[in-house]
Amino acid sequence: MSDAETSLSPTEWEVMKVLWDHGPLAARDVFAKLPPDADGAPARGWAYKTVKTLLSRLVAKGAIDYDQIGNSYLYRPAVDRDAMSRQEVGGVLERLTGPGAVSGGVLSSAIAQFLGGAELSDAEIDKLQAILDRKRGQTPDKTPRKRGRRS
Amino acid sequence: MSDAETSLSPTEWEVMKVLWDHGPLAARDVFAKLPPDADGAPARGWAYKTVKTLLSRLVAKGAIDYDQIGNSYLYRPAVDRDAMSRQEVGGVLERLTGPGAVSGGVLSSAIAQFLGGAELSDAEIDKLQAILDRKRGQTPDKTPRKRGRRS
DNA sequence: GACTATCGATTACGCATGTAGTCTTTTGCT
DNA sequence: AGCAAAAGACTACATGCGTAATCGATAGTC
Repeated sequence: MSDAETSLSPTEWEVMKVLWDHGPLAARDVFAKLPPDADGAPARGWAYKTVKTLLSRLVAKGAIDYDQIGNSYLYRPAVDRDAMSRQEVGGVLERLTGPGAVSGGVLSSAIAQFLGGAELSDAEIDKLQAILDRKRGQTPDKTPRKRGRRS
Repeated sequence: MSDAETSLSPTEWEVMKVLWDHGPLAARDVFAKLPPDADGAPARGWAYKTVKTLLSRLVAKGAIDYDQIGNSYLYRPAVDRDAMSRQEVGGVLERLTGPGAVSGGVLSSAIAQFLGGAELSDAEIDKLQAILDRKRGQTPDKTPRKRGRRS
């Protein structure tokens, strides 16, 4: 179980974030909680109907679920946010490199960009550095190119 | 110049990678260099025509350029791979968090996944750790949530 | 009890994408 | 010179996505 197949579009992510952040909500409230867009328009600038459509599609693809309350629905996430994030990130990884994890150079500059744009607490930084430490030394030797530094 | 607007679809990335990796190529050769897909089918399982279409679309969106050699074209990348990667990564970042770089927890677990899947040289690791070090201490206090660990 | 504000369901529609096929021209071979 | 092979151009078509509007049922209001 657990559709490993679900994938979210950018707009769908927007809706999911609202549901993940603020528990179960009715369509109205999802709409209300949507952040303003760049131009300051509320609800990302979408019409209420648009949100309804997105909610329906999310139900259809199994990303959210609902309980009927009276005549309306109370929507709640049906997929794990972390799992979705991992999948998303994994997807980019694959697009950028290839089916088998490739070239550091290309990747690390992307990751650097990633890190630069992120707001991280010291604790998070610790965690990430620990991961990096663990990777250190496992240098892939498959690219005997311009080594120079080492040991 | 330099369309900051170009964005590549997954299949388009596949073609771009071939062009970035092996210099200018004719359609035939791009086709030939495409990696086999999961099922072992060559050229990612695409028909040659499909590759032609992708090349045309890439030319149309300015991602590649070509020189005419006799009756055929020699295609070459017209956009920077790193820039594309950064854009791609930036996009995920935004989808996962929000327009303004948000919550560490969600983000860092995604980044962790990113790092876990990457093959990095020690030099790259150094670079990334340096970036992290620089971020350390600039802890955003906006999330006075469940702190608990630390000094 | 009648009318209106909502709700969810269904339909719409243009653009992007994945995946090709057909058409026309060019060119290389014989 | 003639013809088949190959190249690029144009066309095709289903699906997904962004962005809604319309439609029929319901429920709350006066």
